[in-house]
Amino acid sequence: MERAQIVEILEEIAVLLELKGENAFKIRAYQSGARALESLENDLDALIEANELVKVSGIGKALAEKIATLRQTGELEFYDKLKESIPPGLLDMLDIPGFGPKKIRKIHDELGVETLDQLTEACKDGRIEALPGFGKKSVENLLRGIANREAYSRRHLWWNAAKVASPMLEQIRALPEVIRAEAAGSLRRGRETVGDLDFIVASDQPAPIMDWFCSQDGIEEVSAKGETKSSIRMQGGLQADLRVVPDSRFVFALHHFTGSKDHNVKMRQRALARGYSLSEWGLFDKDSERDATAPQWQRPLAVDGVQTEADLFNALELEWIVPELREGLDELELAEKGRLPELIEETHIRGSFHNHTNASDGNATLEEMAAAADALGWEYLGIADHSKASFQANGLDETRLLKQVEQIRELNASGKFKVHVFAGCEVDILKDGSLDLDADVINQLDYCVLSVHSSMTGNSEAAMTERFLKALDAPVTIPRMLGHLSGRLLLRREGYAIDTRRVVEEAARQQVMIELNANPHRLDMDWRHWRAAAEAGVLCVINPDAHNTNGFDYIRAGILSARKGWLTPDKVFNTRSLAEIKTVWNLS
DNA sequence: GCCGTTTTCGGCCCGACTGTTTTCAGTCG
Repeated sequence: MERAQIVEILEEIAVLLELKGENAFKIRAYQSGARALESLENDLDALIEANELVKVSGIGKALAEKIATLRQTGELEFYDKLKESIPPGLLDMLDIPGFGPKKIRKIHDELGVETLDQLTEACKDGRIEALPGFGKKSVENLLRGIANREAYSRRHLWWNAAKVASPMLEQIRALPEVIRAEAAGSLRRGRETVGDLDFIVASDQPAPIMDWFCSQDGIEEVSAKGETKSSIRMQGGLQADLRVVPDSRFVFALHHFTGSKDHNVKMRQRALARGYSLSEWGLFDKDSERDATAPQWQRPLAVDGVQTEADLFNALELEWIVPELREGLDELELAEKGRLPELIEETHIRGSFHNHTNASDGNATLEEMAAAADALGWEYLGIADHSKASFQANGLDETRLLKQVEQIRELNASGKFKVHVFAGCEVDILKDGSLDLDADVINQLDYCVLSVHSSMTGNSEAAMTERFLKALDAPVTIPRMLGHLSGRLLLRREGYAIDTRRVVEEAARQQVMIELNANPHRLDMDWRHWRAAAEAGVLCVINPDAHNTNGFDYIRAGILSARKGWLTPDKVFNTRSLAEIKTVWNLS
């Protein structure tokens, strides 16, 4: 069984155990075990073989056995039995905000409610309201939650969430009572999808800020409004949380709500080991008495002068860890040694290689794309329109492609634009692993991007992997890049099953670059694979896959993913100057 | 179920807000 599937099963076990009312720490163990497996950088089969899975932090004897069984047999009796014991409708109920495992169990045990329909029924006929611990409000919230369950539980592309968050943050900062404000959460960490928005604000006058926040245009519902925290639900289902704290506590709150959960747990453990206790309200002496009647922000801090997150990390003898790296991997260990990488930044990018024109399915001309690249100050622009097999995308056959190459050469010679245009093509990898253009045609280009656009479903992992390996065996002599390796479309379509490790190894061996497709729907190859890939010697190329001149903006999303993948500028090809590239590509 | 510079048991990060209570459980992050 695929590793990603095993991760899903472990996560599902955690949910099922919750519904069973199991020990909360046992549930957490399954959740953190799932994350440990997900971010594992070694070869899973080798670890199982050597009995070394238990050495992975977060995976103990019981989980190691279950993971090995799933990997080798694809089945797990423990999981099957657990699943059988819980009506599937109860899992759906977890998507209802404010309705958790304990309440679900209660209505199940007391009323025999097993499905969302039965739950609606029980709300309407008064049986829920009659239960102890439930009331009128509960029923209202339940009915609204059921009606909007899908929209409320949906995650959102980072790109779309950022588009909502940026103007909101600007408006918050413009409020007179606000000293400073930041967006936190998975948005700040640059995750590919975002569950909700988190804003952290420093101010001594929270009330007017809360009032403004909860009365903005486009709000569907105010789900919480308190002294330090408010939550709103916006049209479309996106939730936004606002937290207002005194300026002296701002960085603690910002750090805490930036997360991730795993990173925070490690930070707190580190604090405890140094005699401190860390929370969103500050860094305190572990043994200091907490006056339960006084607000948290009045509790004296253990360390003075913590004004920035860097100060907070320093107080725990760590160098500053950028938000993108706070995923609870080994960032603390490296920060302790001062060995965190200098990550790539947007300003390092000098061009890109996977872009379309209206010759295939783009909607800007070659010249319009070149002009837009010029305006960005890029030194080079690679055009890689679709090849003929991508019929639906008006892919180019040999004749049209070679004509486009000529056009590009002429454009460069004309000196009309400052940007140098490289002639490429996004060549289809066909079902049998062959390329849909002859190698002697491809070899007339400056470079090519090899991508899968067809027969994506119904193939085994082995077959898909072979398909890529065979494509790499074609007698192509020009520089190559593998395009959007998994074929995933975030929140819409899973990537196909593929042995990424093997493809990465082969790409490294043949010096083939792998693309980080920066389209916010793709962000493919996934950031979780980049650290190992770069260590294996694979060069990354961050490509916007632009289909119009606005598409170049996607680079921003790609940079974030690259940073999450620990990539430094030297590991990313399109940080190089035009002169360097011409040299390594033997172009005059 | 995991983990260990107080190790094989007994901890496990910590606090805000809501709704239904009259002191707190449940949920969420």
